[in-house]
Amino acid sequence: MDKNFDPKKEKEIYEKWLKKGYFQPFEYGKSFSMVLPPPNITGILHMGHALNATIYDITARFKRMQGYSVLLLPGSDHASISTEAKVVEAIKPKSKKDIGREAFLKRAWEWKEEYGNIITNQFKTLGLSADWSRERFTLDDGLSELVEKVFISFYKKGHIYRGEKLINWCTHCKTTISDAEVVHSENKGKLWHFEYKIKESEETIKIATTRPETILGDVAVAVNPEDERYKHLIGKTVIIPIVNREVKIIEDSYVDKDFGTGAVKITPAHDFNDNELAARHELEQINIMNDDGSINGIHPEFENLDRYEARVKIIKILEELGQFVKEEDIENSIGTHDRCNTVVEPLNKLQWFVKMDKLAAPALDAYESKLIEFIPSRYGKTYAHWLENIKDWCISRQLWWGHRIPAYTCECGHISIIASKDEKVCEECGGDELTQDEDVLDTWFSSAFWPFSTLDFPNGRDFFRFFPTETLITGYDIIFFWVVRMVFSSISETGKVPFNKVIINGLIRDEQGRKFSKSLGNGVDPVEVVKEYGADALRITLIMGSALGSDQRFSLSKVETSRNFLNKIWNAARFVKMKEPEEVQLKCYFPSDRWLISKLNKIINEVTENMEKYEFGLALETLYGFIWEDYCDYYIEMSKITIDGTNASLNVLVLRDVLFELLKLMHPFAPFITEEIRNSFGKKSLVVSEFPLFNKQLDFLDYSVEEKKIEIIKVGIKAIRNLRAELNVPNSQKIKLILVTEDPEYFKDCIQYFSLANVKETVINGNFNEDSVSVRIDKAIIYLEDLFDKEKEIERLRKEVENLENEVERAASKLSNEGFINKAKPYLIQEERLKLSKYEEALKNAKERLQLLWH
RNA sequence: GGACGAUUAGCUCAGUUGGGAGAGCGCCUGCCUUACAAGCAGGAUGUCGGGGGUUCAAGUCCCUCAUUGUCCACCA
Repeated sequence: MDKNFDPKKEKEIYEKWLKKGYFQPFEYGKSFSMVLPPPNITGILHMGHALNATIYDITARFKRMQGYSVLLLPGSDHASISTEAKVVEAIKPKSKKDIGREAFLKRAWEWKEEYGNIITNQFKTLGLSADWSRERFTLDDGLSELVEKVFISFYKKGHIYRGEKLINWCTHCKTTISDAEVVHSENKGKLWHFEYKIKESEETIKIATTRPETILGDVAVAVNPEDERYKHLIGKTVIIPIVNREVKIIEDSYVDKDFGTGAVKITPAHDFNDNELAARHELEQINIMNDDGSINGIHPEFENLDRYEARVKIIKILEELGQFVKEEDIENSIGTHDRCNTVVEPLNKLQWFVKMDKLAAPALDAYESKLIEFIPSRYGKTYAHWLENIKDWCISRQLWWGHRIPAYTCECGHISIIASKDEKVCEECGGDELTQDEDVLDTWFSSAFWPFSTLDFPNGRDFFRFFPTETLITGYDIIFFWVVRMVFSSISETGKVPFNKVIINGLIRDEQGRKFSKSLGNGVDPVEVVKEYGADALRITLIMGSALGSDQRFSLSKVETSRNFLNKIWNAARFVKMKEPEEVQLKCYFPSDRWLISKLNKIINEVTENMEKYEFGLALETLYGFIWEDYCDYYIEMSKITIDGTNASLNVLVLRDVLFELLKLMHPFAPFITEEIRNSFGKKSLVVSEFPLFNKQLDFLDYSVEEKKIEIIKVGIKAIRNLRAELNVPNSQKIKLILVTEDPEYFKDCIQYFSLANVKETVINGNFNEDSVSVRIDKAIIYLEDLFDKEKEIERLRKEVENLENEVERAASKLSNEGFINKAKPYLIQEERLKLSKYEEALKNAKERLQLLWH
């Protein structure tokens, strides 16, 4: 074995796994399935993906080793709007319209072939044990067919309708977007106050607005009915400036008296609130805007003028008219498109919608009846809250790349919903002159079926075997986009929830706690990290020391820590390899062996329990401590002593077997290095090995006695080392120990281990010099025969006495507390009593010795 | 405006039913000890954000305040 593990080997190892087909589920057995969130084909791997994939893979490998037939299904998403934007960019200077739909889609597929696999391949470098033979793409024939089927099914069930409503429009992407795609952010804006004239009156009414350009579309002015200032004006007619439209002053409790002037201009075609208010008052709607955000022909002076230029112009005109009052600074929230950051414009459009009320109810029930569990549980509230307030989902997009809506308009005007493979005839008149709807569906519409579309619902074998899936792992930012929609779609179509558990992973931030972002340029490329430190190091970095669902900071120094840990394991293996014995059947252990085996057994239990709860961070921390401190720093060092004895080969067996168990425990976290080590011992792959099992019976044997004993010895070793450092005794100077105890048998077989503290000889209950420095451990006092320093010893004893007195006092007061005696659990009281007597004994001894040394 | 987090060693963070505060990094001291200097040994540092409460017992449960973050929301 080389001195260090070379991460370059990871690729080779991964390919071997693929070749062996290890990532495909077993033919039989209890199944455990998960679908991976399909990344956008436009995406490249970022740390968030890496974290998510790591959690998935740890789960999959763990379950596979437990004997489940594990399916981890990968795939990618066509990412309608993102991909379309890339292709639009690529065909420039030509436009979509220039080349036409067919040619455009051809280009898009070419783009997908060229770039679509980048992210998939990046997932492989992380060691993801996904079944690539089942890889899917949301625009694959089978999946596309299902999208149509579900659309038709939804339509028939009344979940889908077409209607003209105010929707979010992106003037840059020239398409509708859903509420979930609009990000609201606080913004410094202006609030302009204008004066509107009242017809046949000298009076005016002042209104305030952040969007003066929408004056062109005003259809009313609203005031609060309780507002004394305006009560007398209700019902009067005002004249909208510039357009000189005559509209009424109306009352509505929606209006906030204390905001602005207390009077609001109403523009129902360009504002959601105004729209609702207008509906209540049956006001007309006046559209003033083109699809690109410019003003339409509503007023010749503004035609084709951009909305922001129009705003400036209108303010200027009103100033000239003397109807401008003032402008003030204001904090308000504006909505932008999450993909392009363009300010979203509410516009009236004829679109397709998913009606949410009937779909949302069972999805909410599933959560409330605990069919779906969120981990951490607080995210369940986020899910429920969204469902409780959900609005209809606008699913049509004015794009070409995606699933085209299977709606066909006949010459007779009737719209038929027909799957593309079926014969296209109008359901109403039987005519065959049908035109298909130009729009495609929201990407998330097809993603919503991912857990069953990928398993060939409704008749596929995989569907029966692997649906519902077990666990979904995702970031909290995507609960609305994806989790909610998968649940209601799945319940509607399959009658089942798509998964039982939703694990929410946190965000990865930079060293200063900022989000990774392109504009900050603070991103760290996981692929680069993998290249330099290896996938294992990255995986461990992302898992260790972080709690589920909470954000974490990423830094290369953390990766180094992980790499060092892996290196530690590697080198421990090198040591084992060096000592590797002939096969020996007989089992006869030293105390250190029993200690290690007993402790390992407990660790197996602890790790397994935490892994079952998806508490991978805790499981890994347990392993880290056990491997580094117990196995390497103590056991290996102890084995160097025992291996020199007569039963060397027996001892090595434990050394090696425990390593093998540790490799298995570590394999889900660090699959490559563990596999490589195991390989070098000529053993079969860890991927198909069994995860270590907790052995309950060990508890009944005397292993725990040995475990306790070595722990006592460890305390002694540490104390001796400490004293040596304090007294400046160089390592080269070996010392002799006298161990004074009432139970010589107990210590007989383990005094050899004191050589870890550079002790050359230990004698039990021999004569010792009263001036020797001493160390107290459980059941014994150790005198360091060759070290005399009366002053230091007295000083040390004084400290000890002081400490012990405190301990005795603490324990005694606790035990004299009636409440404690009456209410604490019995074993705790027992423990406390034991401690007290131990401390009292030790205190007595220390005092006696102090007395002795004074003379 | 609402909801949900966070506040623990200099830094990054663990801490799973309440029962004597932990790790990694950094820092100081001494070691090239034949698996590992990506290492070994030793050491220092905490009013667990403030205040109140429940309890025999609170980092852990409840209330409140402060600072901070995220998400949701129709204030023009």
